[in-house]
Amino acid sequence: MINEIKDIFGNTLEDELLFEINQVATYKEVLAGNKIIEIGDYIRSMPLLLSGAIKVLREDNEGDELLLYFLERGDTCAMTLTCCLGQSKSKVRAVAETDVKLVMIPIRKIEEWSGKYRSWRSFIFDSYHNRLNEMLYAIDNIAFLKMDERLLKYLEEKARIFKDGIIKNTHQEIAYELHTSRVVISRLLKKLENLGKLELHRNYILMK
DNA sequence: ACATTAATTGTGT
DNA sequence: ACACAATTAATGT
Repeated sequence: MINEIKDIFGNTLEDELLFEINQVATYKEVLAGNKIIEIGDYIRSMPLLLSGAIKVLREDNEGDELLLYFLERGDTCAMTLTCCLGQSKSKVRAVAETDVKLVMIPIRKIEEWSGKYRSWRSFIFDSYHNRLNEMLYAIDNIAFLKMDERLLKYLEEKARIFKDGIIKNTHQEIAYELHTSRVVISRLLKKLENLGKLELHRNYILMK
């Protein structure tokens, strides 16, 4: 495990800290589609993402979902960080988008290492910074972009995550994540296909 | 191989 | 948004 951690965090975190991570962290694999954190869960440990992608969703009071952002290799969940300060329940849901490998770090270590390692402090700080920016980006998308632009961005992001450019979702699933109806997605996808940006198939979309 | 059924996608109002 | 048509995949015989 230490090698995998080193590959990803070796540049940012010092060896001594990597060693400590290796001591206390537990390794975990999650298969695509499985929940990692549910809304209302208490958070006991902080995930570091080694590979794969996690989508982070918000849910409104009627139970409808909205995609906030994706986490990728080297990322951590900012929700956990806020929970570390004033401990509370998670306000988001995290679902494995692809098969995911991660290590879980006990929450109490976050603070301990903050005092001990300069590199850890800046890692936490950067994570916060990045996540806040992602949130603003998500808000901008929702508030200022039309659905067709949101869809295109969503598809581009997914295409990046699945390197082969094949997006294995039904229109209904996409509609859920973008918080709209299936018909709207179908129509917009058709438009994008006519523009030559993608190919539609049953149960998957091929990006070009 | 064919028929039946269910799920997904397309389209008009 | 709704209803329905068309298409495709899955399953059984």
